[in-house]
Amino acid sequence: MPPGSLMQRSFFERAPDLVARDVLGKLLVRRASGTLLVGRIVEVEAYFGQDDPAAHAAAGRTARNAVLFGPAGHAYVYFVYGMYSCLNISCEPEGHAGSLLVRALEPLAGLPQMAHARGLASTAVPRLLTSGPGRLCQAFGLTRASHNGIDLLDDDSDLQLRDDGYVVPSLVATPRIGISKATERPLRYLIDGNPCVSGPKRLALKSNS
DNA sequence: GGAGCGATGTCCT
DNA sequence: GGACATCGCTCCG
Repeated sequence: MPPGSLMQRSFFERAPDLVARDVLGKLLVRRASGTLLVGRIVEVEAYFGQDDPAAHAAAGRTARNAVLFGPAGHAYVYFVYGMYSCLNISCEPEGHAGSLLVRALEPLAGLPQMAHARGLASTAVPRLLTSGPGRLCQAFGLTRASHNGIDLLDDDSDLQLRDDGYVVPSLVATPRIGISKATERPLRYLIDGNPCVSGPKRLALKSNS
């Protein structure tokens, strides 16, 4: 049985920076071939639509980014740098293109399977499994072909967002990572002090939860 | 522990 | 043809 309860669509039908703050601490759950993979979201970035030059939706709707313009709570998985997948969660009502890039998870269940998927020994430290957008997709076996466009808020889905009631003690906001445009706004959110976040953990504007 | 860099596919101009 | 929401390896201090 997957932990917690399935999240509500209305939670994601809001501005991405607001959803990003609130989605920290929630669970990403994958049920595949008898195994259960669970990770807690510890780091996300918010992306807007046309007014955000760094967003995939900045230039309008294309075949690639169509999911971003669809209903909230769906997975936008894309392939980048010829090697890695990245997972986004669509936000805002249908027709509006906000999203969250899931940058890091704290692995909670299925660690041996994640290690295997990452090509690591089953004794590898948990932080190496899912700390980074490419890493977590590899650990969970997510690709554009298999998961782009699926509903993360459906009981029958292979991949789901769930809430187990965990309360985030303290969160931090920093500039977004790995982009060259619109780098000034603090739209990267992370759980303060969590060892599984990727990249810099400080340099922060502290925020209250 | 930090900077530099190569690998590699897909999309859009 | 160039850019790209990355990662892991090298080299240097």
